[in-house]
Amino acid sequence: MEYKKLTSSLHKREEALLKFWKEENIFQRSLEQTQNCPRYVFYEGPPTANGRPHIGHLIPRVYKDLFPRYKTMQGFYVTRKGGWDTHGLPVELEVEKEIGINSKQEIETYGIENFVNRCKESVWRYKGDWERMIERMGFWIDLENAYITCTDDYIESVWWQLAQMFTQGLLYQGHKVLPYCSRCGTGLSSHEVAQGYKEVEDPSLFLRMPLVSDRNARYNAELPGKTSLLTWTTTPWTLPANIALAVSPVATYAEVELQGERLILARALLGHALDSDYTLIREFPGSDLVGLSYEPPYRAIDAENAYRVYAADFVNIGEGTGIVHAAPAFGEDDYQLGQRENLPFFNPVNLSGEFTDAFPLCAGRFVKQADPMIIDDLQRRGILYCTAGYKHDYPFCWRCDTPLIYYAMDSWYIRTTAVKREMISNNQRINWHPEHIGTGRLADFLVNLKDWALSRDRYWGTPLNLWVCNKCDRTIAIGSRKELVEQACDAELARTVEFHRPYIDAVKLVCSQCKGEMQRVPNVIDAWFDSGCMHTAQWHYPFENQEKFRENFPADFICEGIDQTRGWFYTLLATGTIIHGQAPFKNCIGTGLGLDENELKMSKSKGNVIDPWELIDLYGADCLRWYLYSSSAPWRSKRLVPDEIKEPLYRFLSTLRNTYDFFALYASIDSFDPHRHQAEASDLTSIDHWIISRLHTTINRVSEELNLYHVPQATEAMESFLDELSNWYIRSSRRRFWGSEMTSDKVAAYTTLYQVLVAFAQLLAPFIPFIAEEIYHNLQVKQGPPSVHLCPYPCFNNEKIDRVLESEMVMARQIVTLGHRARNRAQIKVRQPLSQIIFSDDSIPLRDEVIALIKAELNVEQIVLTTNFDHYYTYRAEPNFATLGPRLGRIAQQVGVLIKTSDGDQLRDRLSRGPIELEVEGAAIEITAADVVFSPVLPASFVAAEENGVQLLLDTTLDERLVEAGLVRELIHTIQRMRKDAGFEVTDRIVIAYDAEGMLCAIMEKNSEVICKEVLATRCHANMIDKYEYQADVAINDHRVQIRLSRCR
RNA sequence: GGGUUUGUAGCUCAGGUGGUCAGAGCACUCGCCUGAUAAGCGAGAGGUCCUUGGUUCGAGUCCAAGCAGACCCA
Repeated sequence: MEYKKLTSSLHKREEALLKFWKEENIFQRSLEQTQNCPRYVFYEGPPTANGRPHIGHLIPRVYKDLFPRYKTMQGFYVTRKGGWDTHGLPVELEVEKEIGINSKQEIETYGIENFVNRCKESVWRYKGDWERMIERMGFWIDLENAYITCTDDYIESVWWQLAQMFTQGLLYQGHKVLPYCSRCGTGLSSHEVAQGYKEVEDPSLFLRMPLVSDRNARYNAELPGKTSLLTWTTTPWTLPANIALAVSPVATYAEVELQGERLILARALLGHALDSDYTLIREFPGSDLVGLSYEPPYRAIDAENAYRVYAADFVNIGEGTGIVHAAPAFGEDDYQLGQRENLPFFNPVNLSGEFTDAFPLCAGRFVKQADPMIIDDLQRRGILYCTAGYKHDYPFCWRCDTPLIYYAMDSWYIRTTAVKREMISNNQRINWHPEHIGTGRLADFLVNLKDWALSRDRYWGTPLNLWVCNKCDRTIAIGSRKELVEQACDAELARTVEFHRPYIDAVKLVCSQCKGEMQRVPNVIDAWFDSGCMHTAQWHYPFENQEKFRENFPADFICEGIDQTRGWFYTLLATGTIIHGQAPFKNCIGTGLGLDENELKMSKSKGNVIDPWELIDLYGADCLRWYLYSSSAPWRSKRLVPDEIKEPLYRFLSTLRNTYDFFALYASIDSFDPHRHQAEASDLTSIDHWIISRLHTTINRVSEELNLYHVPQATEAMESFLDELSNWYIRSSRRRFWGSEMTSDKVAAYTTLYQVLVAFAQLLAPFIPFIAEEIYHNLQVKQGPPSVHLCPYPCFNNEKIDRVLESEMVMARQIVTLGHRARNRAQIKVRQPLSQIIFSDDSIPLRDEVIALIKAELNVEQIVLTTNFDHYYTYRAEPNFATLGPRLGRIAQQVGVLIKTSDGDQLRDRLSRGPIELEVEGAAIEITAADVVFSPVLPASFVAAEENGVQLLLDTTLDERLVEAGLVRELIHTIQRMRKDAGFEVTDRIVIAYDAEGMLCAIMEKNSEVICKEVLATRCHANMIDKYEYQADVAINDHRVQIRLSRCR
């Protein structure tokens, strides 16, 4: 049998396998063969195909591919229905750009039908790019049967869900202050606003609002007209709509005099707001100010309760002046204050964000552009006290980048606050990775939950399915086409109408109450609702696929960027809770973002985005995948630098390749056939059992970690295993593959390595599907499925695990490490055989085969395990004058000399049996063990190495026999090297001729048989041959030798 | 401004409940080994474990404040 080496070009490999998978329908077959198995449900978070796929999409997708593959191999049926998100503002914006328009009026002029048709085309602009990237990365997902949010079927399901909500009283119309994009002409939901915060510097204004009178207030201005409330704002354009001022009733305020005027502001902010010295006149609580009238910067309304000071708890005395300007048309707090105090409502800004004639100074100007004019005007009129720059985060429209304004308007809401408790409890049942998504960020959001602003005053979206009677104002929700047809004035139209605007707008209904005509509300809905409904709408449930829906709800697993917490994760949770009473997913991974090399978020505006194709082209899909899996936890943000990403190429993938190639090289030479050459169990050596044990330990670990969604831990286990396979198992087993006979030991080695490689390829398959597949193919597993991805995932077998053997091997590797260290210290190379090593840990008895392994690896003849190192050390005796001195006085010195010069070992031995007597100046002196300090001395022939409390001694004594053996080994090494340099094949037989100096010549002659066997030579003789293919003059341990090689024919 | 999160060698990251925890891999230098290997082995260099306080006999490890990055929310 011939085993192909792995394709060296990773592009060729990956492309060839993509072709194979496609031609053989491997993905479909993996689904077919599991269709009667238990379900593992995966939901695809739909991307929008009107934007190019970027690296940020790659990160979640590697996990979205890993777990379904893993579970499929484990014998679950994992449908992977793709999905496309198609509606919404982003699409409309693209189209507006394309046709060169920039407002809703222009869209109306262009024609809604034309516009919507352009949107439909635009939706698929980059579909091809997406499909190419998904395919090239080896992501298996069913794009042919993907759900598409803009089909009538999908919309019908969405309508059904909205109708459910309407029936439950959870859909209502409200007048609220919403973040509003004046360019797009629509309000935004809180999760959309969240996408667009940016730090900006706005003008911050301190303004004088002179007190007009002291009626109704406790506070009495001594100098009305000359005493002003100092107020603060960062949105000058809202000042024309000022209706009131708000103060904190509990904070302390102060009146101060400076430069001839009097100002009132929060005491805590005096230092912050005033730039010159002031005199404190008095202090009082904010409640004293309530009811005071003041002169507003622009007086627009004539009402008794306008332009007065009110108490409010939202007043922040951490910044500004503690006196807040309130414009009920432009701020949520302000609006609430207006409602509570029944203040007049004044809005001088139209829906395009421009001032109307109600504020002539800036009529026709966009509010943000009116700021400078207003500031100038205030300055001129002496109202402006001072200005400063103010840096803060301000929301911008997440798609068109227009600054949002808070604007009071009509909108439809989902009363999510009504199911808050259920959502909180459903959230707690979700297994979040990382946990803090659920307990931190989303939990906070749920605690402060607001109703979902659902409607959009736009064109391309799921139309809001509410019809209002022109006569009696009755509102109904239509939950299906059937209902639409039944209640339509024109049933035929209703039967065929496309559910999009403008077509659906033409469908009028008959009011069942008053027989009046019902007209649909003009809105479409938040596109987040579309994707949030996918758990149900992807199946066109409840109109079709009841069975499929039941089987696939809820999802076991979803995964998207962590920024989706309040996006898709939230919308799924909300719709799932309302419609089905539970969260639609059980496990969720939120992935971190891709950062650039300076750890900044990749974004188009910064120009620091990396094109995913750049990385795929450089390193291939396997490498990119392994990098993402192994570098850190999924939720950590990833610094994406090409140089870092290539690391697995060398560290892991090339080791894998070489490991397989080693097998392929020798198995081909020997025509190893796993079916013909079956090893008997008894032929397996300890190291075979060991690597199989390690394989099963690894299989166990990988499954355990994956079941907990711990990806880097799983890859780490496989990396360690590969290291042991390559650098310990194969390295120590190489000789077994070299012999020319097919011995039973060789069969055992092949069988073991073969089995391990097959299982390892299967273990790796969900992670790096390409190289795993090629290894599997090249191993030619007969009786196996045609693809590694159709194999069952390796199952760990406890019987294959031998913990004792594994710990013996851990110890063996430690001994080898220490042995190398000692050799290094002794400066004796490994090729020089040595007689023995002594190791200080005998807690684990090592079996002979393991001992043999250590011997071979360290090239020593004997290994001694003992805790008793005494007889390897000699001991030097030193007098302990601390005891001798006080006792002996003057003669202590002489005793000391005696002790020092005595044989330490003997002295130690005698003292260990009891006190001894010494004779000094004719007197007998008694010496005890306490009088002598023995320090161990290692004989010069030993070298020690130690680590973690264990020690190893290397005996470096060389005798003639060892020197000779060393020379033979050097000779073999030299000839092997020559073979390689000469470019001979490993199977070539050779003839050796040499010319060596006396001693070396004798040694070669004496050992010619051994040498021949090791280097595959048929003859080795001292007569120089004239015909040779390769020659070298070398010095071996200072002996000169000339060697000539030629191959046998 | 608030919440969440991260901050350990040049880079990527490990370091339950505080007591040899200052580590691994890559990169770098030197030596060794080599019938698979862009490999392997050994040694070396490289860090005030973000800063400052505190708790403690003892703190990357707990607490507080601050700094910096990220995410989310105002």
